[in-house]
Formats: sequence, structure tokens, C-alpha cells
Amino acid sequence: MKNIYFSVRGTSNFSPPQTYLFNKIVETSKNIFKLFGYEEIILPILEEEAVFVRSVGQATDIIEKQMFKVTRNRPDLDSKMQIVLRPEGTAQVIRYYIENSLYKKSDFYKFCYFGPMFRGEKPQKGRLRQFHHIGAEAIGSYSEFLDAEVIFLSLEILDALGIKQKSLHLNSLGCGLDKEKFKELLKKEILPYKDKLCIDCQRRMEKNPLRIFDCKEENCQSICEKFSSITSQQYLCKTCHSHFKNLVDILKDNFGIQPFVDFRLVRGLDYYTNTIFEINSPFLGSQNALGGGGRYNNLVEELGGPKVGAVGFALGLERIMLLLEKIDILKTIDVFIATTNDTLIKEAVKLLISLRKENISSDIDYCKKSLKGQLRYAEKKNVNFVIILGEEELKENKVILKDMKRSLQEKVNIDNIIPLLKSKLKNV
RNA sequence: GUGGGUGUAGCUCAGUUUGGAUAGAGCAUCUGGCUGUGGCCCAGAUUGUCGAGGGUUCGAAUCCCUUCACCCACCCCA
Repeated sequence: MKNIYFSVRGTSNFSPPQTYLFNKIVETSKNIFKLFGYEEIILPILEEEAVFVRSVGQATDIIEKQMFKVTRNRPDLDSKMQIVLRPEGTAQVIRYYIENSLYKKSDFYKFCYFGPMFRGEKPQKGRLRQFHHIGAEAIGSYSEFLDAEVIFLSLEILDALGIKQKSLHLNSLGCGLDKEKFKELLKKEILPYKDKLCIDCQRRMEKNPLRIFDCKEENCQSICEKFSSITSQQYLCKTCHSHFKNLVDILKDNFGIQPFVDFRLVRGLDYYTNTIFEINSPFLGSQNALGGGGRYNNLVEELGGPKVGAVGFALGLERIMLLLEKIDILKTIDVFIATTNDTLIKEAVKLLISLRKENISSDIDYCKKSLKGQLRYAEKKNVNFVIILGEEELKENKVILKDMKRSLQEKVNIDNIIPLLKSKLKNV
């Protein structure tokens, strides 16, 4: 007992009620994905590092400091490539799409996926080192209607899970050219104010000036105000501007969604172009993004595929879990078999096996508890029925069937117990 | 990665300021009251490396140093 072990920092263990909740979230999402025509895929947790460096972006925090690299005991047996635990799903889906030349089989695909992602951040509430994404990617179209569907889909899943309070933030970064143009423009305009910006923003000016809009410092915010007019209206090219305008209209007209158009919204991953969005919850504290996503029209080409448009999103499963009500009492079994005397355990096991054969979930006592103890245990486990095997009754080939919820009990012929239980369980 | 806070029984927490003897409470658990019947009630019992390691001291949960984990904010993102 001296040395015990602890979970690795930033990882979590899901208890039975949490696992139940986890599975419920996944099942609900799967149903909705199916409804929208997204096909599920399962991709490996291990991935070549370059897949993410090329897509997420060399200068992002994820690549710079958060990747878990994997080494083998016998590195000489593997090639020199760096293997990492995947930090996100989009780049990987695209790698899969290109690797299998899916673009030759069909010009349009919709995928969804579930699984653990890994980032070496400092853990806090809603931020783990191993966490789970629910994601979707639609590849092969530039249509604004697809952007709208993806946004609607992510909101739909949250709705179905009962998360009513949330806000949708929407913006457009424009195409690759627009992004570059804007970065330069912004750098030039903000340069005179450089000394007034916070230290982080001064660093951002070089790395990714767009991110200054994200800053929460009051000073930086007020400086950003001065440039709010040039953020989107002016720098977006004609095509990108109308794409965004159309999207906002479609969201309103077809889907009844009133997005909060937020010119300050800038997503951290390099591959985004045009549409970007984020869904926030007011109840999550500092890590308030339930999910986010956007369009990435250059990524497929960047990773060696054809030039096709694509759009996707991911939801943070653990963050959703934080919002859903705790489930305290979980029903484990339907029937518990108690005995008045532990010498009857063989009889109990015989009955147990026949109940399970009939698909009735059931269990017995393995701790030589008293009858009272067994009933207390059954109560704690929230079972519906207890069968009591007593010496007296067994002589007449009978058992006691106790309805725990209604506090009723009756003597039943042992041969009738299965059909009787079956009909009673139907009404539970 | 930066700053602040917390860590005492399975859970929620007292005790730390000002070092002192076997470290407490409620809930939970188990047992009994009821020798064959759960929940309510009553009684009793069990449970602790006082987050970990080191130091100071006659003596440390309490003071000092180091470290780990979690929480909050920043940062980042889902």
C-alpha cells in the first residue's frame, strides 16, 4: 500500500455516471450526423508530425509547444519520421482523404469523427491534456450553403443535448490573399501604436497580427476599435465579401440563426480561410468555447491534394459534459437475487444463470452479507426487483419476488419467475 | 509558459493565525436493534502516509524549503 500511482497530469478518468454521460453525448451526435449525411470514420491517434506542422501552422502554440512526441524503445526499427499524438482532427481527416485519393472516387465527402486529442497545455477547468473532440468535415465544395449547414449542425447537436444558452460568433478571414493583404495592412496601421500594446500583442504583431483583435487587454481593445472599420469590409476581396454576406443571409433566412458577427474573432489555426465561427457558453469560465470551426479552402492543396474547398468544426466533449447535469443514481441491474442463508448460494447461482440467459440483467451477493445487508445493497444499486431464496419456500419450490419500488412482495412458483419478471420489467 | 489560491477520512469541511499529548464533525460505509426483509429512526464500529519529500524543534497538520496535483485568472483553444 505504500506506493500508489496517480493519473497523468491533465488526463481524466470517467466514473460510471460520467461514462454514461459521455456515451450519451456521442450517441446523440451520431444520430444527428446520420441525419445530415455525415459518415463516421476512425483514424489513428498516432500521426506524422509534419501533417500538423504544415496545416495548423509552424508559429502556433499547438505546434510550437504543445505537441506530445512519441518515441519508441527501438527507434532504429522505425524510420526517422517524428510521430506525435494528434492535437486535432481536421488535418488528419484531410491526410486520410488525400492518402486514399478519395477525390478521384467522388467530388464530395462528409465525414464525422470522435476521439481523444492531445495538447500539452497547463491544465485547468475545461482544459485537459487528453480531451475528446466531436468533429465533422465536409470536403469538396465552396458553397455558402455548406458553411451554413456545418454551423447549423454544430448548434443542432448542442441543442439536442439540452444546451440552450450559447452564442455563435462569426467572422470571415477572406481567402489566402486577403489574409496576407490584411496582415500587412494591419501591421502598417498599428505600427505607430506599437508601444501602447501589451507585451503579448507586440509579439503577435510579428507572428500573427490578426490575433491582436483577440486580446482582452483594455488598451489593446481600444486601439483595435480604431481599425474596426477596415477589418472586414475593406480588405475582403469581392468574392470573399459576397461569400460572407450570403452566408449571413442564409443563416438568417434558411436556418433562423442570428449570428453575432464579430470582426475580432480570429482563430488560432493557420489553415482557416473565409468563414470562421465559435460557439461559446456563458457557464464555462475562462475556457468558454464549446466548439469552433470554419472553412479551409487551401488546406487540401497544401497537404498535397487537389484544390478543393472544405469546411468543418469540432466540439469539446468534456466541456459539454461540464454543462450537463450530474447523474447520481445509475441503474446497474434489474434484478438482485438474495438468499436468507449463504449456503443457498448454489441455488442463487443456478437462478442467476438462467435469468441472464433470458437477457435479464441480474446479480447476487458475493460478500456473505446478511439478508438485511443484501437488501440494503440492492436498494443502493437502485434495482427494481429482488428475488429472495428462502429455505422454507424452496421446500415448496417457491421464491419470494419483491418489488422494491412499490414495496410489495409475493410468493411465486420458481418455474414462473422468468415469464413473470419479463412482463413486470416491461412496465418499469 | 506566467501570476494567485487550495490540498486534513470515500465526500463536504473544522483545526494552521499563536507548534504541545491518542487529529475532529457531519454525511457515506459496515454491523446490530429486526436470530428471514431495503428506505425512516436509534446504537455501535471502521476509515487518515494531515498531497509528497526534506529541514527547524524536546515536540510539526501547524513554522521554513522543495515538489506534485487541482482550482481561478492570463495565455491558448475544443
